[in-house]
Amino acid sequence: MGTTTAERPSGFDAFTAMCPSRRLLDTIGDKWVSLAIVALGIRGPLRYSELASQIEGVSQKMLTQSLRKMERDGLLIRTVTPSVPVRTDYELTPLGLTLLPVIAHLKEWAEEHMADVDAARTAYDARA
Amino acid sequence: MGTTTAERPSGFDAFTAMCPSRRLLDTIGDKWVSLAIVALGIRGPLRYSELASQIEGVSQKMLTQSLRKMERDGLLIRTVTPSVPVRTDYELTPLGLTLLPVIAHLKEWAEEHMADVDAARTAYDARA
DNA sequence: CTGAATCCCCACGGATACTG
DNA sequence: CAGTATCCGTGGGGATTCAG
Repeated sequence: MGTTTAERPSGFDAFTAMCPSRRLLDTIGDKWVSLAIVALGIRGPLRYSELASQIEGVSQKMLTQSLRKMERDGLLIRTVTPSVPVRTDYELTPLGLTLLPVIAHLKEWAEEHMADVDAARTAYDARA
Repeated sequence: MGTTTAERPSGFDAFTAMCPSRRLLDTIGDKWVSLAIVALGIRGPLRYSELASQIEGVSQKMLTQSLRKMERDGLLIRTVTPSVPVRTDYELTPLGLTLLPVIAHLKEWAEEHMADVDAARTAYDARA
């Protein structure tokens, strides 16, 4: 399928592995990435240690890894101040800022419908 | 619904592990779940084999697993027709349908900004 | 303080074989 | 046709240690 026929009524082409939507989900589907975006979006520029303390439960390894990925994707700017000790600030780029409404939209759906999901789960588990 | 009453200035409380937004991302962050939602949203009810052929690259194990999860979450209805051979149809629930605009919103951002991400990546990798 | 490097576990997910 | 069961490799991700 997919490879030959070009009849996609609604304009969704997400079935091809490398479509943009797929890659976006790969990015914000990352737990720490989305949390970092929200944190930086709310509080503005933050130091590494500030991010670490705000995003509870994140390991140093994963936080650094996520921040590097975001920097590479142009979502944030990393500024190193070569003082002693070193100070590193992270700040969302204009591009990174445009993700806030997207995440807000997700949040909106979640707050509106997640109770239904919970109810469905309870009912489902009760049947089983 | 947040965990407690509003304590986060901008209304984001995603830092608590079990917040609704987090759980939504856990759901649609699943590659096959989102693809199945899109497929069912476009084509309407589909049989198992139809889903399998439309969502290219999915293994039978993962497809079944994802569909079960979605059924449990009340996102789709699974109808088994005990004929020979068996026939199983999957159809989005009204709740599942409400996810389509959300995914569409993701798609919109992706198509609008993913080129910037690619450019940023190229620049970043070139510097390294 | 910020981060790189290492060890290590185990959950995710593919391949295969079997069943109603 | 639509699964379930099993094996198994790979990689995500936590804990720890070292470095600038």
